[in-house]
Amino acid sequence: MQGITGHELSSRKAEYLKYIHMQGHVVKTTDVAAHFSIAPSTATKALAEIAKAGYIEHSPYHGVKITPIGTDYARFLIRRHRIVALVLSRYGLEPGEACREAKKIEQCVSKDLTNRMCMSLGHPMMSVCGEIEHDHCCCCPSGGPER
Amino acid sequence: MQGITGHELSSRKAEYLKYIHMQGHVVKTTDVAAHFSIAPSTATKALAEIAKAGYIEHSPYHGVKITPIGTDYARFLIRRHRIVALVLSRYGLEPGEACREAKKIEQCVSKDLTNRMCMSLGHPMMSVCGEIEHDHCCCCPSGGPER
DNA sequence: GAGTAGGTTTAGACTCACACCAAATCAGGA
DNA sequence: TCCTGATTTGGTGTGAGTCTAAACCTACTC
Repeated sequence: MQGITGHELSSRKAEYLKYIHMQGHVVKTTDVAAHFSIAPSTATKALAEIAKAGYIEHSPYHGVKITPIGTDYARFLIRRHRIVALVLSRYGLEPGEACREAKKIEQCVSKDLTNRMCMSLGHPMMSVCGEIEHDHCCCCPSGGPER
Repeated sequence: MQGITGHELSSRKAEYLKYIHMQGHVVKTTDVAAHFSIAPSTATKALAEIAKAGYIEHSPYHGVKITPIGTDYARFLIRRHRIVALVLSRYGLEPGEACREAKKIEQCVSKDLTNRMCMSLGHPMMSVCGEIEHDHCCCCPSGGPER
């Protein structure tokens, strides 16, 4: 997780990885295709590329499983999303809006900036769309918010 | 300016338009090419597309001139940049950093979100990288901050 | 155990944005 | 008028994402 910049995967692939992570089990090509309304062949290709990057393991015809590295990355993606959403909510956006707008912006936010905002916010535990986990947060190497 | 969403031009073309606006006079293809370190032919093509969208007027072999619509749009782009930078500066980023990070993020920020942040910040007159103009700000239809 | 239905992958192609090079074209000064 | 340098045109390439059609595999049924 130390090496993450936040730009390893394109925003689209990051979405796919987040989805796989959140399923918590082996995910089929069809699941991804259905969830994102894309053709199965498109999903296959994207999954192959994410696998090549090491974030998932792909057993042809049987689905994909997230790797430890993929899990770390997905957790970062989710943490980034929630921090960005939290920031937006401080500018008058309702939780739903903040979450939606965060989806559009987060892909441009580096890990470094995420950590800066996180720190400035005092390592909040809660965002507008879920909990924020800090256990693998590089700004809190000891396994939790510094505080 | 009412119709602006903030996504009319790709981020690259928006940069070109901003540059043209800031020059304040007729700009040559070569100027754009040199400033952005691209081939003149690339600049010609981009300029032709921006012209087709109505933001500049292109006199072949003589350069481009920004239109009133282009001016409105460029002013919005600059205002958006400065508001995003100002927001970032509130999370511990130095002016220079805030400005650099804003460059990466601003393209994903809609006009609507820009206005929300602007309003929430109390229509600030100053950002970390220049003044913020509100005279054509749609949240201040009367020609200036409501206040 | 063979056949088959349906999920999955492969192969080829398209679009869009951006970029380049080479060749053709134009404008303005000598 | 001619020529040089700026500009445009035309053709290509890359990368990301998408699709269709065809090939392929798995697992279930009989």
